[in-house]
Amino acid sequence: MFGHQEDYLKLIAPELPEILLRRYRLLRRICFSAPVGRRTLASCLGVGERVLRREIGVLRDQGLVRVEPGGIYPSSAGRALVAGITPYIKSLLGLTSLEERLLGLLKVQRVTVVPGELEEDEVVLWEMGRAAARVLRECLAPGMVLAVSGGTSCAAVADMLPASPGPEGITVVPARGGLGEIVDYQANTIAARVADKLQSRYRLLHLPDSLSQEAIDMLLAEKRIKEIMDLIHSAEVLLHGIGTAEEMATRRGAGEEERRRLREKGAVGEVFGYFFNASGEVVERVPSLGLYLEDLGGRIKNTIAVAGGRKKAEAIVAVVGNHPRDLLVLDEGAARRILELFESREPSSGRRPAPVSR
Amino acid sequence: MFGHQEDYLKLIAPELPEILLRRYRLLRRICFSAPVGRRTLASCLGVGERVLRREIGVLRDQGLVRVEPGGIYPSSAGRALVAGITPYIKSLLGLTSLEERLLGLLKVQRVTVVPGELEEDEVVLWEMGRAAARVLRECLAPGMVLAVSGGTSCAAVADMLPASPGPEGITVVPARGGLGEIVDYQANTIAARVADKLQSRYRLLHLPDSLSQEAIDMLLAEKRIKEIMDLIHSAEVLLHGIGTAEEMATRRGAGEEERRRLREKGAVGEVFGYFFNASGEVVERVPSLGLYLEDLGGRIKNTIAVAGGRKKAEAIVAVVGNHPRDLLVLDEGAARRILELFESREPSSGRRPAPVSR
DNA sequence: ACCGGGGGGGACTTTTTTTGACCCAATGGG
DNA sequence: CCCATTGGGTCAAAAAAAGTCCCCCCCGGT
Repeated sequence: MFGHQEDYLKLIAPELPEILLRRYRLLRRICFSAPVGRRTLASCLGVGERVLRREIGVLRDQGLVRVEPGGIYPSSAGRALVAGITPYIKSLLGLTSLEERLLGLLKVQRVTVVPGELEEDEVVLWEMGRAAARVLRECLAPGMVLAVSGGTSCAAVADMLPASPGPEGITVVPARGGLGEIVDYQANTIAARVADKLQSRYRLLHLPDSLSQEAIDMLLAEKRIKEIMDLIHSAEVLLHGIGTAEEMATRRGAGEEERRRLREKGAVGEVFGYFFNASGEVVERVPSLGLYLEDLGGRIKNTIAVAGGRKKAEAIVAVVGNHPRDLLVLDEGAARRILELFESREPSSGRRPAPVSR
Repeated sequence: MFGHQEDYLKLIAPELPEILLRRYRLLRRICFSAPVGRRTLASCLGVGERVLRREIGVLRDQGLVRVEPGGIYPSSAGRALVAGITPYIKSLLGLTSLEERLLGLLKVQRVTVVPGELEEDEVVLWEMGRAAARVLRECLAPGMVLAVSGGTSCAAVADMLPASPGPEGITVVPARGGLGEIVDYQANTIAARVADKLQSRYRLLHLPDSLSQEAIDMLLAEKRIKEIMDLIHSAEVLLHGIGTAEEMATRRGAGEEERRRLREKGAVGEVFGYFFNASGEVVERVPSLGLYLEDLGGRIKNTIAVAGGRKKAEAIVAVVGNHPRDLLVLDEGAARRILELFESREPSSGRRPAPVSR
């Protein structure tokens, strides 16, 4: 009954989405990167300076932003608006119904689609992080162990997580050992930052991610390592990003030969060391210490997957789904692309579409 | 929680109400008086022909209207839209909160405010009629007697009442004998039309409205008259318009002397022969056959008052209110004016403001 | 059969708004 | 102290909107 209000609006005022979206994106951007200047904003949003000036004028007159020498700041009303109007924007863009369709297609517990396209607008990443952070907080209960993986998406979650105490006795651990990457995007770093925000304990796994089996066995014999491993395996909530197979292979420094093998096996998606083909089967595994896929069936109550960008669509479909424990947070671009994948393959809505070459 | 959505919209897109209202009024107009031409519409809505043309273009592109040689017709989607979006428009214009404030000020059971100003746009009358018709239908129960008065407002209710059977055994009667007016606006005529729409019985009172006491006594002795009178007195629902004292006095052909007396007594409102001062007291009564004010306290379950136009505001306040049985349907113009009356008199929100000279 | 009034659509000019491209003084961080 | 960046101002070009016609058509009454 109430979902039709937006349709009515779009019918009688078809220019509304354009106005609304433009202004919403602008205000959102201001909120995220204040103080910010006109020219910066204009180049970010891809509009002329003069146009932006008019828009800013409107927002200023409405008391949504303060314009000062030094830049443009959001007012408290502006911040409140951007938070409060998001569900509205979502339903106006059809994201609410998009969420429902994905819920049915992927058969997960919950889907959150964030407006925008991550590859075009970095703000979308933060917004995704904020959405995932909200979901994460809802999952936490006293005494739980939370495992987090690395990547920019998870880093964004840590960034956007409000700094207010979580439930009692939370312990945050990395899902796996560190990748040889920028420290900000390592699981360890993110675990620590999440724990900091939640004001909870954390334990780290200061180890390289990719190891030989002997090294692993040896390390497992260590008492301190064993302790942390037990902690990791007792995790009840898992927060992880999703990588495309190629990108992750490259990032791990895989050689040409290894990448060719992955391609031949049809790997499209990756989650903490596991490579999945389009049918959701594991085709390769980077040996390391940390959470194993098998553990997901056990204690894990919820896995929160965060990913965005059209190019991640296939990876997302490969990795997530068919698990009522899965909570998926993604951006509009990936969401629409996933829908395309399903539609182009099987109009009869079976899960697991084969990969589509782009 | 949800009432803030419109405020958000107005904040971030302050030009929205203008666009929306213009288009809503246009579409509503088309619905009510199709087929209709550009020029007619333009003069009605007070906009240039060219702008109207653009608006029509938008509505056409949205599939809300059909544009044919012969005029502009609403599509079924257009009709559905105009009906479905009305509550939205109301809350956007603040009419929903206006209704709540009037509810508190007048202490009636229910208030329905229709967007627009009756004196400027005749469509508002019809829309008011439609709203009142809906209220009326909700009041009816099997076997009830419904009394209706005369006037343009009640005539509009009869017009807009959908022609679908009402509850079983409804009987429609005029609240009073006929006024010496245009037949379309007489209580008898309206009673018959309402009954026709509801597919129910009706009984009429073919008598002049203003009579001497002897004549009344004589008529009451008549068996057939007595029957109808009993029926009228057993009415459980009453639908009536509200007149300003001056207008009604003039319409009844009162002389200068009589009108001066009414003025001196402070009469501002009129309902089927009773004149009320601003405090809601009866100051004059036109002797006639039909419903007496005293009857209202008895069997009457609901009285539906319909009135519109800024000039009716004082009359409405004088006549209606302080009765939990009262259902009020009015237009935006009258509603806002009533609020002004209360505010200008007693900020402490006591009922019954003294009359304000205009 | 035949007007004639009101219907939509097209075309043209005028006006207003929008937009792009500057420059300027001020401010704040390095 | 300096330089980069800020918001504000201005002005001309461009585009969009709006006002004003005229034309043709259809329908209905004569």
